[in-house]
Amino acid sequence: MNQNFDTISQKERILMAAYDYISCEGYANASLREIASNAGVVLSQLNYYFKNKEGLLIEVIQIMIDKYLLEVEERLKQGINARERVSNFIKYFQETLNENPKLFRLLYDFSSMALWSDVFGKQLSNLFEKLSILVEEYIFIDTLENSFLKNQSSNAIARILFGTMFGTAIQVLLDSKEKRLPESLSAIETLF
Amino acid sequence: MNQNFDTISQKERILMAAYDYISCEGYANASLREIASNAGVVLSQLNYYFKNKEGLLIEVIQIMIDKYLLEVEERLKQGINARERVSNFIKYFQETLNENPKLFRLLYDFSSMALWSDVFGKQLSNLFEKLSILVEEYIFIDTLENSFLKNQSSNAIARILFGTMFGTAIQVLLDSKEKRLPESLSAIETLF
DNA sequence: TCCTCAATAGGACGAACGTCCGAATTAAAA
DNA sequence: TTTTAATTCGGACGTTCGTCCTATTGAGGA
Repeated sequence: MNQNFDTISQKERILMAAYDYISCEGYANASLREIASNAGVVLSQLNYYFKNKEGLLIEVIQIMIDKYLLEVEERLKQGINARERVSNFIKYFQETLNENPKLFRLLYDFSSMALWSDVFGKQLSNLFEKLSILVEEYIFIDTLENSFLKNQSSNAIARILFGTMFGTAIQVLLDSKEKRLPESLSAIETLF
Repeated sequence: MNQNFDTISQKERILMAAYDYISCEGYANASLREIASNAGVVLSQLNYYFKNKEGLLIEVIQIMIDKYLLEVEERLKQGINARERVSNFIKYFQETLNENPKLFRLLYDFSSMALWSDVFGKQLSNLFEKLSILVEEYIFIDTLENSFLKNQSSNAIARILFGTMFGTAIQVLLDSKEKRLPESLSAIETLF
């Protein structure tokens, strides 16, 4: 009835295996059988815990989103002024792209699915919204008076800044010759 | 033997139907039967002309890429100086996002597939490369002396500029409340 | 007119998948 | 110890899909 340690570890093993497999092979190429096998669990357990494939993905993505937001906020907190926080924000993406590209791959894969599914779409908009609000609060509120961008909505600027990270990162993932591209992102800091 | 008008129209009908269906429903949700049906063609014709589903997608994407590059270059040609060309470049994305969002959806869908497939990956890197070279040639060559970005590779800047469009656009597609976000992109013009 | 080959058509095939069900097992509650 | 419910397990089901095969049609060249 209550979730003992084995149960928790069982469900979490499935989630971790799903995360690993999907972020390595893509959701479309990930079968429940393969995920179950990697988790050391029988196929029907996936339906028992998550009802169906969509339900499993929703939980996997939610974990990614929560982790993502937490890490970003932690970085934003550091830095004593807006410019330093922008710098930290950009550094976070540079480092993640380098050390944990699986996170980005999962995000891109999920983004394309979000275009065709209401459920996934709302989940991803929610991430984008929270992310932009974070950036807005920690960086762009009342700090744009002396900037080129003073006439723009601070939330719009936050979204565009994140969009720049997002759109640049996929070019790096797709082309190994562009490994040095993330460094150039630092040039953006000087704009604020 | 030779391609008469009926043949051309047959193959092109398939391509157009595939483009429409994939950009509306997504590649993963598009079955060859449905595409054939929409094209007014029998299923086996798709294998006859394109060998398999991957072959069909490759041709559809190549058409999109060629059209894309042509339109971008046409826009870049207009404008008498670098700043005007940046402005035109951004305007192109604003208009396309508004008038032809199917193009963006197809691009995002294809991007996620490119992450898991070598063939698609090379096709998309090629688009990104040509796009960045276009922007570089028309805008950033020898025009960065007076800019904040003078120490950066002009190709890197071109890629980041496009990345900004790319990453901003998906936020608009996913959230209908962000319809006014593209306007804010114009603020970027002032940075160069 | 006959021949040749590209084009069209319909259907069958097997594989892979998500889902579902009923039985067996476990462990906590009574 | 008995009971109850949650968990684990193995397997089957039906569907959908991409692919392939063969026959038929139609038009241009010899």
